This record gives sequence, structure tokens and C-alpha cells, in this order.
Amino acid sequence: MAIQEKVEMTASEREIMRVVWTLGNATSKDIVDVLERKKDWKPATAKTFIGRLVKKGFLLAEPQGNKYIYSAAISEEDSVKTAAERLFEQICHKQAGNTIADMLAGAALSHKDVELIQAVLDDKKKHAVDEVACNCVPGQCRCSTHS
Amino acid sequence: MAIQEKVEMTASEREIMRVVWTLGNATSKDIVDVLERKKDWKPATAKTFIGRLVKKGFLLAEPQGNKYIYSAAISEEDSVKTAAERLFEQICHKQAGNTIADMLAGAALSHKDVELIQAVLDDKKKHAVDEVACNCVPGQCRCSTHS
DNA sequence: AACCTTAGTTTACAACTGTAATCGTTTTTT
DNA sequence: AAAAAACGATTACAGTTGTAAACTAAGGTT
Repeated sequence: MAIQEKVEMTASEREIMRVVWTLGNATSKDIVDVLERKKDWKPATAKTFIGRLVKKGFLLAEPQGNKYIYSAAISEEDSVKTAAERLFEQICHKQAGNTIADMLAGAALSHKDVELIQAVLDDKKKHAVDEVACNCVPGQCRCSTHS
Repeated sequence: MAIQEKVEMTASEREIMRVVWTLGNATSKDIVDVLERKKDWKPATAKTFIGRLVKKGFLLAEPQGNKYIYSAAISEEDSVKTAAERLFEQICHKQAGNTIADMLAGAALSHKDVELIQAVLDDKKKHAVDEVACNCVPGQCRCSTHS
């Protein structure tokens, strides 16, 4: 596993990344154009985020003549997974199931999605435990109150 | 529905909130004590976050003599739900199912959790569509490429 | 050659965050 | 009552983020 520093990608930066993830390779113009329409960002604004993403290591910049061709250093899937992990780190492990149920309830799903989730759930059934261990320090969740 | 401004709760602030959610009513001392152990925060640091949370409207401060009794202005469930929504806003609706599947795969679940999720999923089955509509602007996800 | 466009870099600047010390009051101890 | 402890409020200060203008150099255009 890469040493994966604690570098965060902000929501604005993710807007840039989504263009790159979509195109695979993108010029700053490609990016600027999309975000100028979607977010009303001035070209300079998108440029700033591109620069920060390169510095953070999320974007790779391949020199191409006098400019760069940008590509993503991480996949969107991994990036979203990391963001989700970051969220789950902020709640008691015991609440994870509930939270996922909430998300599920609020999501629009296709039959295919349902099937996929059912498959994962079936697998989970085999490894489900009687009680998930609480990972909180005393005082930060009710579970630890009864200990 | 309340006009729910676009006020964000940071991860550090959430640490404070978790103590309040756990205790229901908390003094600054309750909060300081827990976070001093968990995060090694100086009392002043926790105080700063408490102040910011009050200003942001997440914490209610009931005067009690010369001090305050703090309580939460939103439930932890709602707060987590909001955070999750914020995450899903950053990805294509079409990817929501996949993302949930990933989260599910990575979570520790109890039998009870599995049951709950199964129930929600069963309900979802009734309303699943053939294809979830993509909500992205052209250039920000592959779906829109074929349009 | 002179100029405009484009791309990247530098600089700007306010708001928000993390992290805390200090200050002014009250309360509690001694 | 005098001193010490506790609490909220004020101030501090660097780093991050959002938002962008200005600058610079290369490239294309007239």
C-alpha cells in the first residue's frame, strides 16, 4: 500500500478531477470549458485548482509542447472510496449499518444496482456478527456508556 | 423544511458534537475532558470549536448560572445523513449504487444490520428502474458522452 | 514584425480551519 | 477575604480554500 499521505481533495477540486476522469487526458482548456459552464468559474479559477491538484499529486501533468496534458493519478472509484472512508471514520462502527441503510433508502437504483448490492449483501450475511464492536472512546457514543 | 443554510460541520467540530450527542446535555468540561484524552486538544482548542458550533447553530447553549449547558440542535443521524448527501452530490447518480456496494463491502455488519439493509433493499427492488438518469453536465461523466 | 490569444505561474485576498494563549469574570477553596 | 480554579470571550496566527486578476512566455495571426 502506498504511504497515502493525508492529502484531501476538496469538492471544488473534485469538479476538476471529474472532467479528467471523464476524458482520460485533458488540456486545461477542456477543463476550463466544462467548469466555466457548470460552475461559472473564470478560467483563472479552474487554473488555480489544476495547479493545486498537481501539487497535491492527484493530477499528472505530461508536458506536450508548451502546455500539459493532464491525467488522473488516482481512479475516481478509489477517490470516492477514500472520501467515503473518511466519512465512516467519523461515526461509530456500530452505526455504519444504519448509515448505509439510510443512503440506500435515499438512492435511485437500477435493477442492476440492486442485483449488485444484493450480491454484496449475501456475502455479508455469511460474515455478519452478533454485535459490531464499538470503536469509540468513552463519552463519544452511547455504546461505551454501558461498559 | 428549514432553510438549512449551507453551513458545514468540520470533522473536528464533529468530535465535539459526538460528545454532546452522547451525553444529551454537556458542559464544556464534559467535552474538554473527552477530547483532551482522545485528541490531545488543549482545553482552549475544544472551547474554540464549541464557540464555532454555537455560532454555526449546531450547538444550543442554555445559560445555567454563569455557564452553559450545551445540547445539539440537530440529531447525529440527520447530520450524518447530510454529510453523506454532500458526498453523493459529488458523484454521478449512476454511480451511487456502485458506491453504496463498495461501502457495504467494506463495512462490519451485525445480523441485525444485514436484516435492516435487506429490508430497505427489498423495498428498493420494487422501485428500481432500468437505468438511473445521469445528472452530470457533459464532460463530467462518461454517461453524457453518448448523448 | 507586431499583436492577440493561450497556457502556465505568481500574487492577492478574504473566509474558514486547526490550534492555542490570554484576558476578564465568577466561583470555589483555603 | 485572598488565592486559585473554571469558564466563556477575545485575540492570534499559520495553513487551506474559494475566487480571481495580473504577469510572462510561447504560438498563432495579420
